[in-house]
Amino acid sequence: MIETDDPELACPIAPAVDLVFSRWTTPILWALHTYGRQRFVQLERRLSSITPKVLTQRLRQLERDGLVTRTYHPEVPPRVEYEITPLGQSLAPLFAGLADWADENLPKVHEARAVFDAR
Amino acid sequence: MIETDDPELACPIAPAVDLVFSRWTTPILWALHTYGRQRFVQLERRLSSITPKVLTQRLRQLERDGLVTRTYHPEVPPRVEYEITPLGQSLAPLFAGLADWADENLPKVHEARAVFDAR
DNA sequence: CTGTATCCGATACGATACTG
DNA sequence: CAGTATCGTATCGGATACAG
Repeated sequence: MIETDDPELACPIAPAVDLVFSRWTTPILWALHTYGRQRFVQLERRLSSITPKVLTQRLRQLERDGLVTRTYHPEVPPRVEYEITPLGQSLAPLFAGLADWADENLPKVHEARAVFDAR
Repeated sequence: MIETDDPELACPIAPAVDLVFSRWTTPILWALHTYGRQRFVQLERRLSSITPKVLTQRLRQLERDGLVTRTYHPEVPPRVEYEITPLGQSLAPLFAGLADWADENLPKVHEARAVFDAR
């Protein structure tokens, strides 16, 4: 039995989880991965329930983390395009694996909930 | 180009993300997966920064979702043991994949942050 | 169009104390 | 030991309005 004094960080995937699965990041990355390079307003419409403030916050974070690039075109009106990076693309197999897991196991989760709630 | 009116849910992994990567779930599942069946107080000590209230909340949620079982032994003092279910175990390959991704790519993320912050 | 600024409410978390 | 109850707080996200 391994013992540790820093148990929370003893979960080796915690940093990656914080990075990849913080709120709005998967829908944004999914949109960029699926529909390709697109403008701010396109993302805003696709993620219909997001506000511009939050979308900006998340895009900045993703840009800082190297998962997304931001390209500014100094025109009138201004045009900004966001695109997923190779580093962001490298998450695709993970997302696919998660989608497969969900296809196979989400029904079991709902079944478990029904059983649990029936008490 | 596919178009949809429900863009947030157009991210097919969103439900699974909510289920698996909500706060504290990965450290708890990791502890149960790594160290096996254990008591409430053992989990509490391993996740040193968690409070009993939150630990209870998360364990109930995991139990309801079928990822964890709770076994109550009516003794004095009472003894309760938690164990990961086969459904919970089915997440192991996903977690391993995430760990591999982190090993290879977290350094790149930190590098990207350093570059970004240097402006 | 692409954001920023402000305010606000909900939620979630932690601290603490207490019970069976 | 295994929780529950209560309280205070902090953070985050949404709504709205506005600017370059």
